Amino acid sequence: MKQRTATIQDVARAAGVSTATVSRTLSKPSVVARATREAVLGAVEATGYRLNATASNLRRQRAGSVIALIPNLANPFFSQILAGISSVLTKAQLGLLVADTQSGPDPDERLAYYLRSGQADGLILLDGTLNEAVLDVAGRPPVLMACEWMGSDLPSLRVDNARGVDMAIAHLVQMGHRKIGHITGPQSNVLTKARHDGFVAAMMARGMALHEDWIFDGDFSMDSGRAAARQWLGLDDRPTAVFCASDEMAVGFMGAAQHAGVRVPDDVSIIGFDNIEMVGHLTPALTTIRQPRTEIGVRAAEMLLGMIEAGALTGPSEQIDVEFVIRESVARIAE
Amino acid sequence: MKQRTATIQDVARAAGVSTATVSRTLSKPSVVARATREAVLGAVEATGYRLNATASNLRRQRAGSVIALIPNLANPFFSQILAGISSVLTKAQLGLLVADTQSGPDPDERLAYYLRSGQADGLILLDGTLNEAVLDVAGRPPVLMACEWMGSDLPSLRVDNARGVDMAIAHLVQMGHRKIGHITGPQSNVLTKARHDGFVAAMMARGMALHEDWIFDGDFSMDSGRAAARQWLGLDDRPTAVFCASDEMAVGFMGAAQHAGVRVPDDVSIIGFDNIEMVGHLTPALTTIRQPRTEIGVRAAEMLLGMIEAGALTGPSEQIDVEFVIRESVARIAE
DNA sequence: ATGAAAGCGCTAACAT
DNA sequence: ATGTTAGCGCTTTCAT
Repeated sequence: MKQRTATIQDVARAAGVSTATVSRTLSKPSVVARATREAVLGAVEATGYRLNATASNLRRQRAGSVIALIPNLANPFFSQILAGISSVLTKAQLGLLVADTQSGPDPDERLAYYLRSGQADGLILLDGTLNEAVLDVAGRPPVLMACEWMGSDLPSLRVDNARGVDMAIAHLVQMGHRKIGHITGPQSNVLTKARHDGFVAAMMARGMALHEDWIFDGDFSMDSGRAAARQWLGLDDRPTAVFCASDEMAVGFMGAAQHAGVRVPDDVSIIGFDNIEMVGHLTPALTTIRQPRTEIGVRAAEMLLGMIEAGALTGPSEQIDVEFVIRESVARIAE
Repeated sequence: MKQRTATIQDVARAAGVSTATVSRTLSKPSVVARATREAVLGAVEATGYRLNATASNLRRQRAGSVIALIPNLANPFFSQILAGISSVLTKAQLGLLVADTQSGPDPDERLAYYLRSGQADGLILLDGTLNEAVLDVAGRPPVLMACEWMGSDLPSLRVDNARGVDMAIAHLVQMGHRKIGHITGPQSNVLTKARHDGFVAAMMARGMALHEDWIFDGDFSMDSGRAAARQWLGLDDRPTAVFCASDEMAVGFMGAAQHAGVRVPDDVSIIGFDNIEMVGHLTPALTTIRQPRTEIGVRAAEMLLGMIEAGALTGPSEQIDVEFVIRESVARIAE
């Protein structure tokens, strides 16, 4: 029984008013007379009318949705951020489109496509590896960076990475560690740079030695943490503590170390970054730097919404604070 | 420099043809003369024209996107499925809208809304708690269930839960376990029922006792696994093995047990369900039942696409096989 | 092979 | 307070 869905015309006819009145009743109820309003609402009910979003969007010259560009959808780190974004957009009657930048051949190309496609009223960029030059598109919608980004002055929401790293190193030093290693993120990533720079700065500030052998190349994944552990195991002079640029790498490192019979934290202390949910359930529970992911999503969406409503391509930037969560993966070292 | 983006009219003018020809050139290039086609393509290039998806969709009476309804976006379990869905939809030129069913007040209401909204050409349901009656909507788009669902004959993609559970119990029995407990998912969930029923059937089939005390109520979360562990610790007669309806609960259970000084698997064996990435990095690595998540997403999207293209509300159902992954969290018990 | 023209369903001036 | 009307940008008959 395929019955064509009712249009605004059907409602207007049923209520004995014009389509304009129906439209008004639905968008600005206060401007129509009470009796009319009730008639229209009754007709809406009777006909089962639903606004056709496509037509409405076309007429209003908007897309009705926001796109979140995520480096890798399969990475659970982003799911909570998405949830935060979603909650804000839903209230604002905007859809949330998600797209994976790294899944196709050319990530920059994906971004360029979405900027021109008119499919979105705004973009939230969660991928710090994209090329900034791509943003130079005439008539593009507002874009909010919800990640570190090469010295750009685009509106952005950043996390205070340097401070997070500094707290971690300070804690390790206070616990007596002098030999501290670092597992980095992937090369091209801005987060990698921010955390690595923070690491170097924090170490220098405390007059600590930086060993090249103690910097392990990772890519944020558990597997790369595991690989780093193997490297660490092969070292003659091992750092007594390792600061990982992501919790996932910390999990991989810890698992591999434990499987090799190394005790954590007795034989090696570990600190992660992110505070993904599971690390509190590990044995030992991981000491890490917490990023408030839901809040990041919420603020990012709110900031973008502000730009959309203002019709502006620029807007303020913000920084979100991190929190140092001390659990059980760092041991005190005898001085 | 805000320059209005070019419309099909601009292209037509620049190429000296009608808008119809431009439209044809772009959608069915084979029906226009070669010379015309080249002129049009040149004009597209020159004007920087991009198809306005909203207008196109309105005219073609479609939405241009698919909605994935997810119980909880913050749950990383779904991110990989989304990635699979996204990869298929992108190729088909369809957007992926995601919505959280459990975030609002009334999940069924959300579903009902999307069914009527016309915002999507199809829906993929990943939430097994929704009320089937809600689907009875005239003129709704095709829906694919990518989860267990009350005895419905809607097109669906299911995972062979019963078989997965049976393999798990068979393994435990073979390893000498006779006292086996189970941590369930949330009450209303169909997955919970499927796995619990599978558990009961597998136990009965092997003539094993079912203790009420050994069934722990969970909700798939790590915290509920932790709570189950505390309950387990308080038991006089403890099961020697616990089958968890989700990996997350297994993680929570294992962490809490270990923190209480219980050795895994020596003192208690644990099996999970899902094979989320991290469980291979735990100590001990978790034995579990693998669900191919990316593949689930891919197949679900492909099946839905089939229905959309056929303009059908019904279609075939499929079952995806699971795989039993033996790692280190089950010990052999002396008979 | 191409063009003319009629809308898809809606909203927002503008007029009353 | 309400109605009239003119499109938003596109696709698709139906002619030619």
